Amino acid sequence: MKTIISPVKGTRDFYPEAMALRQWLYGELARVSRSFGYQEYEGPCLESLALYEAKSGEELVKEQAFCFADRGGDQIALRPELTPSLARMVAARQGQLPLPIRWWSFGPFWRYERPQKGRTREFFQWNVDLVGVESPEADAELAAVAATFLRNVGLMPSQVYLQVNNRRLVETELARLGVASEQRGMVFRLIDRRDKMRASEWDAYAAEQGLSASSIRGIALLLEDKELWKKSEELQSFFGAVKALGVEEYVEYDPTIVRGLDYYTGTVFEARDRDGEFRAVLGGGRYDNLVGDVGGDRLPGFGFAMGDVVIQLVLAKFGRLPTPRTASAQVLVTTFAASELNTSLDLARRLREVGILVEWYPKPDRLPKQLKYADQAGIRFAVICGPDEMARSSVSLKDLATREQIEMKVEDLAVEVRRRVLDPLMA
RNA sequence: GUGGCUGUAGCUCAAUUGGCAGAGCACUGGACUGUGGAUCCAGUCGUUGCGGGUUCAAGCCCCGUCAGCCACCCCA
Repeated sequence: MKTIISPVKGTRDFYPEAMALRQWLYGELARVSRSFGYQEYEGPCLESLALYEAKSGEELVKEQAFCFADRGGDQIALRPELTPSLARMVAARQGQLPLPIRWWSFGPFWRYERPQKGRTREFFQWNVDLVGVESPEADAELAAVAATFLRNVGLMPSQVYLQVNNRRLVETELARLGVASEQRGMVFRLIDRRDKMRASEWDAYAAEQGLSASSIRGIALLLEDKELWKKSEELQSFFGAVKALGVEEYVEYDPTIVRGLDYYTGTVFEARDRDGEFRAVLGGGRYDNLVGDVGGDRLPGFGFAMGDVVIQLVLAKFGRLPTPRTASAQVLVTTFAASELNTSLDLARRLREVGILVEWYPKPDRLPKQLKYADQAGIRFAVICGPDEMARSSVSLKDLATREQIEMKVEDLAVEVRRRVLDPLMA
């Protein structure tokens, strides 16, 4: 066996079928984003490593960033997330950009992690951010964008839903339990692990972290209190807005959701499948200070991101992955003889001139083989021009789906094909 | 970074205690010389991921290495 250079670990090849699926996903994201008035933007895939040192967590930069020195010796990173680029772009035009900013994006990101189910080193991510508004209703809009997407792609609330919490609420409750403020980060991580451990293990682990038995008991109670949100005016307003936005069946309070990232300050959410089979489908939250760390004035915002990998796993599980048509063309122009190659090229040109997608069969194989190729390529129509047709200055058009074949003058071909291709019953 | 499982034809997988590397699908050709998805027949396809070791003999056992998958960590 020949040795094929293997692809870079954690990357995926997008063969045409996979590419069609990615394009379908892109179309769905674009549709829902635009319907809420968000504008598409894009940042560079290369950024200086310093940008992430300013904005992102230690772990993300030191452990997960793909970075290298360029020829001039500057430290460059392949972007592991978009938010710092957004912050930079907003800061550079602060004062010029009318607020609020509603921007969305879908592009590639890289993280140097061990690939496994639902996680690759190169992935595509949908980012949606609302900057310059600080209100529970703004938070709810982002939840609605996410939920509407889930609904649009056919995922039911019984299958996938948003879990919501508020960090300010959690902090208040922790303070009431006597947890010191410098322990909060550790406790957030602890909360994050609650459902990954057995209760006894979790208790022991919590004690190891230096929490008192009464604090641990208090935290455990917090995590089971599904009514806790009523203590938060923010969350009360949030859920009211969610209802007005018509997505309440997708959105639930969940006291165990805190999110790992340090910069979240208020409401946070993530979407998961109800069975808990997969990792989070999407996640996001409110940040108080988007651009401060990159040199701008304080600007609050809310953003979430969704990777393309987990959502595809979830869609596949629930039978909601479409099978997009991957036909290379609408018409195949067959080639009868080596001496008639230009006849085929001329027919193909005539069809392209009226907007038909045309593929040309490049050599005079036996006709069955050419028709079989059209079949496999998903091409519905075949144009055939052999000696019989040529003697009459005509061509034959065969519909592979109905097996119907008609002969017509060469001049009439383009119009006839166009009529059939445009016919909705033919689609 | 830590641990587990798996690498055999283009694809999916067989191969008994170590004993001649096989099948289905796909592909190519033919039956059928200008009419496709069916059927039948025939044919091509391998340094068993790579390197070393044990053995008369290794796809199988041992060591290393690479790759893939899964879990931990973290996160989309």
